[in-house]
Amino acid sequence: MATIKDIAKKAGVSITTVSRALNGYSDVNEDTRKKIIETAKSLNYSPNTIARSLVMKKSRTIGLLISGLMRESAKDNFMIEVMTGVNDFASQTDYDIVLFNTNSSKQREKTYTQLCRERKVDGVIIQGIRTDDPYLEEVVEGEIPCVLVDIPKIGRYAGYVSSDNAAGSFEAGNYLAEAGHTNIGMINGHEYAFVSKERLTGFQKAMMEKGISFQADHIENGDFTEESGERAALTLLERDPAITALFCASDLMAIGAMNGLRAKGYRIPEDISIVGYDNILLSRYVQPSLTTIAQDTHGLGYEAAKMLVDMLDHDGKPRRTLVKHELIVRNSSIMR
Amino acid sequence: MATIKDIAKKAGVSITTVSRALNGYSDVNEDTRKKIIETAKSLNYSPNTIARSLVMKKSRTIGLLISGLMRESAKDNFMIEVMTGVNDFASQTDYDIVLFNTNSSKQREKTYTQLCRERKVDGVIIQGIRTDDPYLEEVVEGEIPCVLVDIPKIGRYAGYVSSDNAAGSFEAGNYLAEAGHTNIGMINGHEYAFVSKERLTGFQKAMMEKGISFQADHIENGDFTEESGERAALTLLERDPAITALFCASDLMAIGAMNGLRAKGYRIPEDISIVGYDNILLSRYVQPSLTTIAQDTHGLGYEAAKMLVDMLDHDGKPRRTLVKHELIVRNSSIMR
DNA sequence: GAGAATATCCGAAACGTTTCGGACTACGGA
DNA sequence: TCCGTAGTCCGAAACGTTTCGGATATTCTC
Repeated sequence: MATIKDIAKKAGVSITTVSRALNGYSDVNEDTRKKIIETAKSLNYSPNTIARSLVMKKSRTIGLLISGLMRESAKDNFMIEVMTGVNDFASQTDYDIVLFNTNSSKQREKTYTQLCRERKVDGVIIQGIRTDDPYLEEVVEGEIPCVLVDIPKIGRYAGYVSSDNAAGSFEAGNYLAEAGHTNIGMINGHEYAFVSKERLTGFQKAMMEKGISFQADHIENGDFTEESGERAALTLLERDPAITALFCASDLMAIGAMNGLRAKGYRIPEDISIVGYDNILLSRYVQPSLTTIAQDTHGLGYEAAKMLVDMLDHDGKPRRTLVKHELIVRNSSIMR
Repeated sequence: MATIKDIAKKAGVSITTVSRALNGYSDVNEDTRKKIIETAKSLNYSPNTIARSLVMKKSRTIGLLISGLMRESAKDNFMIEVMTGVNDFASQTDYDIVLFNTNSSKQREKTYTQLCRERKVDGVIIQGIRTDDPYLEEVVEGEIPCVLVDIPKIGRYAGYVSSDNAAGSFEAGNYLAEAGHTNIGMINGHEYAFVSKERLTGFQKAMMEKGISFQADHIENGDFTEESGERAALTLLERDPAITALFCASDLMAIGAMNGLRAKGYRIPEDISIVGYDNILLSRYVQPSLTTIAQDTHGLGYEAAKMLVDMLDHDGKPRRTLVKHELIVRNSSIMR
């Protein structure tokens, strides 16, 4: 592997000059620069980024910390789309992305900041972390530039991007109310997700404004999976068989709910209207197709990467970025 | 950031000793080792992998080169599942994964090997590259340990993993023939994918063995997208309206075909049976659910990572690994 | 008690860059 | 003639590790 030294020797100049020539500095004669570039090519030289990182203290990589990037998660396009968003922006820059493995037990000995510092990423994008994660504070308070996806926390070096979950849920609630539903249940995510809280308050607000009674016994928590959605739907309808609509904090749970209810003989949307959240790929293909709140998932990742690079390259301040959301009415919900 | 030097100074030993203590060498007294480890902790030390990589000439990272990891590709779970497979294996090791950005025009100036050498990955997993990619040979012939997904080429440092596409297609053909179909069309992928060739020959073989005539005019090429599947299906049925079954080289094309045909008034499966390939997530949810050849996509990535790490850590030889495949009969196909 | 083996430690080089500070030449102006 | 300046170039240190070869002190063997 040819190094800068080899070039220097072959071209008959010093190491310094080679470095400066290759990096476009002005104090090197154009002729020598030409010669250097040519010999570099002839030696099939490519720079050693590791050596460069060591002295520059910059690795030009950003870490992508996706907790739960596992086999099962392929169903949920959410994190995949976030990832492609990150990748799409990163490919416009010269940052590379390194995937952190966080699921293994081995990693749990190390805090996130340790992970980042060891791998010497310049910054990190974090997605899917739970609010009860012991290391969340550490990374928000820490010194490593970081942007969180769907976790509304801002620190000295930490910004976040999310959609307006409260507003989205508000729209969902509004829509159901205006469709004539007056007895509505909600299947929320677990309490350790920030989005759960926001989606609940947004929905509650809509109910209140529409003068619809909405009590705690009409809320059931799942964990964002299909099965939990099914379970929650059944307990809700057992508790109050007069429910005519269900708002679910994730599409996957909504799909689970649909399956569970249909198995019990309920017709959707005739008996029960279902509204989901996320607009995952499946929601369009499932039967009946799912009414849902779409968020710009790709944008989530894209904006996260953008903010991070801005912090890294232009000394940008960490901030809050919201991506747009939108109610998509399909066939799982109906006027009453 | 505390370095090994700081530890050495504080603990009153040499740099060498600190290094050897931390790395578990035997020629350091247990007491001093304890002291060193303690001071390391007290200084909140974490090793600088970059410096280590520089001297060891190993970065403990593997590159993941997925051409076309973009927004659109989220629909096709294929590469996502491959990726989680890679990630799942990697998380058992201490290798990290770096994602290479290959879609941008900027990158195209650089060959894959240049990319790899610059980023100093120890090895690379390549997926989704086309057979007409000018750099394919370079990487197969090259010196960088590499394993290809779904590209049957072996080199000095290059192995591959795929499923037996010919056998899978053979089964598909066999199944359709035994279901009583005698006039069958095929929608293949574009000619620049290895799998296309294999799937065609496997299917042809089945047709021949069953004594079914299968001519070139019953084959139409798409490019693995939904739209191309739709287009291909329509031309095939225009050309020969007596066709009763379609074998598609990808689920996405199969889904496109179903939509296109249904729009033209064909009933599926009553009028036309459809068989896909890949068993992507959607195939289970689409209506009617899709009969397809499942490959162990997750296994593809998992085995690729396994082979690569074996080559890297245990001097394993590059080889060929096949993952299993399986015919999954659902509701898009029917006995005649 | 001498020599050998063992246990424990350390100095210094090396990995491939970047960059600070200075050095040398040639040339113009006073 | 001398000085200042611009244009080019280079030596050497620095980044944070690992590791080779050796040094010293201690223990063992006969």
